[in-house]
Amino acid sequence: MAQKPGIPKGTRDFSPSEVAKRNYIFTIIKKHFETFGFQLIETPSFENSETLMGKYGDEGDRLIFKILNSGDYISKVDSATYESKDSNAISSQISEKALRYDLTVPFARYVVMHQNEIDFPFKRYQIQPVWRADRPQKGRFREFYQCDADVVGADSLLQEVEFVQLYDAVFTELGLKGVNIKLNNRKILAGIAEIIGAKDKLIDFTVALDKLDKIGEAGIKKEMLQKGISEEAIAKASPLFSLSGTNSEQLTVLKELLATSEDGSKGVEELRFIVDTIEMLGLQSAQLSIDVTLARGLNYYTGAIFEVGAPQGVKMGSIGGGGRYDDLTGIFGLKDVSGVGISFGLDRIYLVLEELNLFPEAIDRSLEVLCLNFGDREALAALKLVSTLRGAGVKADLYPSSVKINKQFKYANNRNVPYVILIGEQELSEDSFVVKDMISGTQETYNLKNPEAFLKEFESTN
RNA sequence: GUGGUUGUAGCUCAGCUGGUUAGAGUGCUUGAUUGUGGUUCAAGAGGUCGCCGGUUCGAACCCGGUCUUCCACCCCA
Repeated sequence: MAQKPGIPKGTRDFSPSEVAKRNYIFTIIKKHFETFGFQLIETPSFENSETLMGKYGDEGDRLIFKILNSGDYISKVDSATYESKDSNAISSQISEKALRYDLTVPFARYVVMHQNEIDFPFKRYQIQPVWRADRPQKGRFREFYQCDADVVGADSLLQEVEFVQLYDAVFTELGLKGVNIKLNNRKILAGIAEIIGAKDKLIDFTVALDKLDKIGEAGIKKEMLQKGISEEAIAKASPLFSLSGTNSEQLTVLKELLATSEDGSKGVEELRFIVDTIEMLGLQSAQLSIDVTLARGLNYYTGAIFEVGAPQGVKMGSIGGGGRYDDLTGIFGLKDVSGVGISFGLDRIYLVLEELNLFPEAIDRSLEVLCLNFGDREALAALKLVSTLRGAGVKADLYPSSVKINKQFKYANNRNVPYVILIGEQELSEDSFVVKDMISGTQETYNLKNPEAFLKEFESTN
């Protein structure tokens, strides 16, 4: 019995035109990564569980795909654990490998393992799929690609500045105007928590604060109260809830608010440096804005936090994110190596470009010239011409069988082929070929002995 | 992981309160056109109504389960 074909939830097949569009994005990202001096590495699709577990918080652990051990794994579980029906306890005994959840933690592991062969500062980029056992939604998959660029071994804030420029360069070339690069600093969040006397509630406080634009001021106050943050503390923090104005104005307010916090003041200084430097250098199409409610990746970011939002009017979560993590390699035993990096969410960028119709028209032009097949003798001459065209780098093909011309034309039309070449009995006897421009509908005759004439014409219009 | 939502022709979707033979547009095939596509006209093919079970004389429609889609949480690219 034939089984019904299907693919797992949250995964996708990519057909030719989708792959072409995805490659278009990859190529642009890659190009800019390389012009910024990043080197490509790859890491395994799965890691030892202990490398991944505990690095993304409890929530993250839940979303890690675990790989079952080989062999008769269940017999090796001790009876007490087996009887306990405790999923976590059992899974640690029947699974010791897991699919990669992001590219940053494997990179940290890589740096520690290869520390003796790396020249620091090390700028690497990596474009590979990652897996999350999440419940899918629009722009949210269980298998998706991340495009990461990170620098390790450089404390300078100039790195942060560079990453803002990198975001700007990529999105500008993609034609995605007006992306908003949001910038925050973990030290500012820590400083605020310190000032309001809720240092121990930093995570709860920032997670709530992060939802400001979603549930509003009243909503986050309520959530903070529920998490055990005092009303007094919330009142102290309230200037943040309505923080507005230019980056510079916001920094002035923050500086005052955080004057008595060493951490907080440092964060303000760092932000000011980045903002001022970018101001002097200028951006092509993106805008950089401070957003104190930004609180992503708190489990490891220690300094700058980046997030890129889709342009206004596009309903999509963030299309990129990143930040500085001073001690990520620390957990693998390498102290005092600072890292900072950003990530592009390829799959989401794809959806945004698609929605805004920003892919170049000719992107899925997989064939530029199609020779029609009029029969054995004609096809032979056509194949000779096709070889010449291919030699000149033209994507050319000969229709494989001499079916009705009508059908062959229809095929060319569906494949979006801009030029169709006809070599029939008459052309063959005259040693010529006819080129039909499928867009204008006009036809022109060339000599078979001089295909360069057509090539010249072709080059000039493409 | 929690709550909801969706699934009917290759694709986009109609389908009344449960009632005979499940429709449209588009695409496909054939012909008008045996050497000219994208427009037009005519004819034709194409369906386990997601899957499994239940209720009923009778189920695309009601009920349960399951898978899938999308949405809100959680979290995140």
